[in-house]
Amino acid sequence: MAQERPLPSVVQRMWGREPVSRRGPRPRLDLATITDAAIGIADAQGLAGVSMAAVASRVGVAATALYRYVDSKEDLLTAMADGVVPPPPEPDGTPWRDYLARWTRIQRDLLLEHAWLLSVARLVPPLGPRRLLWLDRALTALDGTGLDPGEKINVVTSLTGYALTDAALVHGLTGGDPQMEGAAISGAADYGEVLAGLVDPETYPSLTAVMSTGVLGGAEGWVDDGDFTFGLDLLLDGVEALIGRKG
Amino acid sequence: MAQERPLPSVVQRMWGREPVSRRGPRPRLDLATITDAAIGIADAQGLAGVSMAAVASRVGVAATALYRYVDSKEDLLTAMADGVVPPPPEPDGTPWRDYLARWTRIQRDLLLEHAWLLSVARLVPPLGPRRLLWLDRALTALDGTGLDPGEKINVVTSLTGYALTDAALVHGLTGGDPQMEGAAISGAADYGEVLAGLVDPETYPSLTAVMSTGVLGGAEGWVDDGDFTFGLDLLLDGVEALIGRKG
DNA sequence: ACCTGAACACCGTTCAAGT
DNA sequence: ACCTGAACACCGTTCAAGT
Repeated sequence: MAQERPLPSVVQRMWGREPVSRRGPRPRLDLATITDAAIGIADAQGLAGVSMAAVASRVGVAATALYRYVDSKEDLLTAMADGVVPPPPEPDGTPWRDYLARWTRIQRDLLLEHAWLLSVARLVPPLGPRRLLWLDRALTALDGTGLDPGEKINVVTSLTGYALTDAALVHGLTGGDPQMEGAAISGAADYGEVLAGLVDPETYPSLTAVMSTGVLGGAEGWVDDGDFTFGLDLLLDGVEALIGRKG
Repeated sequence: MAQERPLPSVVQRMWGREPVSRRGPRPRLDLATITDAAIGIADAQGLAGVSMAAVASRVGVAATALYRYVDSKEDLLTAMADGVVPPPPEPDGTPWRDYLARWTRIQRDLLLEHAWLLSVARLVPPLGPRRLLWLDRALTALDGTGLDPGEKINVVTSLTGYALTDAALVHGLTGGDPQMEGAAISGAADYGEVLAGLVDPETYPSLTAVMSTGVLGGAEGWVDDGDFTFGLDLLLDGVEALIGRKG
């Protein structure tokens, strides 16, 4: 029924299971070295700078040598997406709401710091050791809430998604320039002004009404930190209501 | 202060503002024709099949002729992301919660039908006529709830994000095979089994506990429709609580 | 003004050959 | 077993030349 597409071998290597080689010369590289080099390039020049040749030259081998460690460039991107992730904060008995708010915010900030992540398709489901550690700690924070396992998973998934969407939105509005966060859309005009030049009031009545209030404008608009907190609280209120129903 | 990066000219064209040309031969194409051809290829072969040459050959011109209509391939992707979107359902006085639930579900289904959308970076903020129509109707549905404009925008943003995350997750778990939705992860083993082979219980205690309940398994797991509804209700409960506080 | 065709500077990936 | 170097089949984009 299910087609036989085995897990990419890069996943095994992400878990430190490099194959034991008895014959031949010792490997000069490992996956982590390659991944770190690729991440460095992506941080500096974006995903467009990450060619197999560029990564290879950074670690001092020929481009084709990388294929001893990853089956394809897509696998390299998968490994990068796990490799950028730092260890999660430890719950240590923090109230679930405080912990998950912090957990979500750090994830969003990470996405903005490494905006190329927003263009990596295979972020979900998590398969690498670092992303799964984040999942584990979020589940830990929900211990004692009375939620069943399926509910916990759904809560965590929703929060991950919120971090991702918010980061994508902020990135889109600021043009990816970190200096501009909280300011205007890239270019001379801000988002509200741009829309005003495009939208006609009869076809887009509600949007026109909202635009006229200025909330889509620059610094006071969609992008600032208050909006992140607002949407996050919306979600956490939903979770709290669910927990209340259980108790 | 803000760098002068004007709106891409493709945005103007997405709004039907093709330049009026007085001299020279009449254009043989327009942006919509090109966009539709590109969408057809993406639906059939994925984003990898969408090369400028392939799109051009489908509409019967040389690859380089496309640059009369888009400044770059990235602009073409932007136009595609608006072009696939159908008109939204009309609110027509539907209760806000019913309307937004339907609105979010249709968006998620669209993302799964055209999974290549998940790899198009510039989905947000919406700038095209079709995506902005969806935004407008969601705002309309929230009329009479007492929410202020900023709150409405935040609610709608959160719902868009939820649709996107859920679609990305389902796509990731099913390997993009639409037949497999609700079934197992691509490959022989399902997600739960895969994790069981990777994770050690001491480093990932809560994940191990959740895994042992089987909720991460195939059909009953993360992917089925009940989970989508569950997370959506979580969000809508938060919105309802907010509206209640206002009333 | 629109489109073509040649050309440029790249890509990711394969494969046989060296060690 | 690991790495190299040549080679293959592409890319997106430019630019001068045609109409």
